[in-house]
Amino acid sequence: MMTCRVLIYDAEMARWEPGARGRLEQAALELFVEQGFADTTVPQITGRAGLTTRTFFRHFADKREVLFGVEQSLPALVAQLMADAPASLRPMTLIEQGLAVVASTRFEGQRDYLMTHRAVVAADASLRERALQKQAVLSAAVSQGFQERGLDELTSTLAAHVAVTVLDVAVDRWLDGHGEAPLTELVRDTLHALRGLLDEAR
Amino acid sequence: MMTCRVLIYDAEMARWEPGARGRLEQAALELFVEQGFADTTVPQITGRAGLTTRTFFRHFADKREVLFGVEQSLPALVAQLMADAPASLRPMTLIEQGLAVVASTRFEGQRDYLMTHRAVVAADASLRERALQKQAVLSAAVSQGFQERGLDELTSTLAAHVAVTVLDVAVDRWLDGHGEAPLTELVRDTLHALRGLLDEAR
DNA sequence: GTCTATATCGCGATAGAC
DNA sequence: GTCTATCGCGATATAGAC
Repeated sequence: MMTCRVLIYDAEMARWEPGARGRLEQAALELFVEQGFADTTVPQITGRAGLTTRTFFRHFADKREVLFGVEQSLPALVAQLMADAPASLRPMTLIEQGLAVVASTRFEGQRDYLMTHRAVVAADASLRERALQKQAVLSAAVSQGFQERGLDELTSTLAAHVAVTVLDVAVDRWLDGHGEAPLTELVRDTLHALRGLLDEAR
Repeated sequence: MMTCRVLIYDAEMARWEPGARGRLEQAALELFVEQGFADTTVPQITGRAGLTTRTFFRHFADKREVLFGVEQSLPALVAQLMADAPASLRPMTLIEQGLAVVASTRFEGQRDYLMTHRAVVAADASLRERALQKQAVLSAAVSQGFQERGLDELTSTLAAHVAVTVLDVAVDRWLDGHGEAPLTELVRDTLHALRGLLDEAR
């Protein structure tokens, strides 16, 4: 197996050069694209980032986590959004408005990165699993947000699933498309389709 | 770390006494309950089942899979159910009837086993992840089933998510309860709650 | 930062079913 | 004989302990 070792930073650099985490994330993503996730070892990643294996595992709990830094911050943002929203908003209205905010602040403008990310994740079963876990964490945050707004547990759980599913499906369609339709529009469409399905009238 | 090595089968037995897979599953579940998933090694499992480590990995792709034999067969059952159902059934009607069949044939009567299983899975992050993956596989099977019935991809995906989510939430409530309400009733309730949520009328 | 456990898997040999 | 399940050995990388 040939190893293409391109140091992002010079080996001479001070060990505590800032941005270790970012350098690891960048090196990892590059290597995963070049060789696939399974065929990339942590020493390869740290080699390219000019760090040690030990440092990698101090920043990330396991090899997969290096790909999910962004998803990590979503639950907190969502909790904030939900706590700040007027108490009078009905659940589905909150979901619609919340998804619009999340779509425009965290997704729009990131389409290229997200497509690369999605391709890498889709190519490896263990990464697909981790992505599902991130969704579940997000869903739990949304559910808790609803419960703190006074909703019962069952409705909160279901509303959270709806919100996360709609976002996920819409993002997928957004990345599949050619960039004509903005994500916020696809979110609205997806939510509308879900309502149509549940309405049973068809 | 003390090792309690209780052979289910005698070491003298012929090497391929039938039921190797089942013995591994049983030994693993027991050990996971006794010591937790992370603190149980594959050699401990195979020791108790009277087999070798290498054999374990020929039956199961990884240590987690030993817990998900049942979930494995659900997608095929669901695909069969969906293919056999009258073409005239509308999606939500099919979901309602399909969930009733699945609930009564694959869940009712298994409450004790499922509670043990759920406790073991809930106690370990990597097992929770794997459980989510099994849900995703089931969801994909449902989605494909709908597409083969002529539904468009978006609606199929959403319908599949609805079906799997409702089943999952209902099973969870069923296991949380004290066994008074049958699962099929909880499935109906959960579906009703989801409709109510989406209806927005509240 | 070093050391180590153990999950995972490739390979070749073998034992019994058919 | 072929086929498949098992065994035994060995190698590597992740991940946690010290």
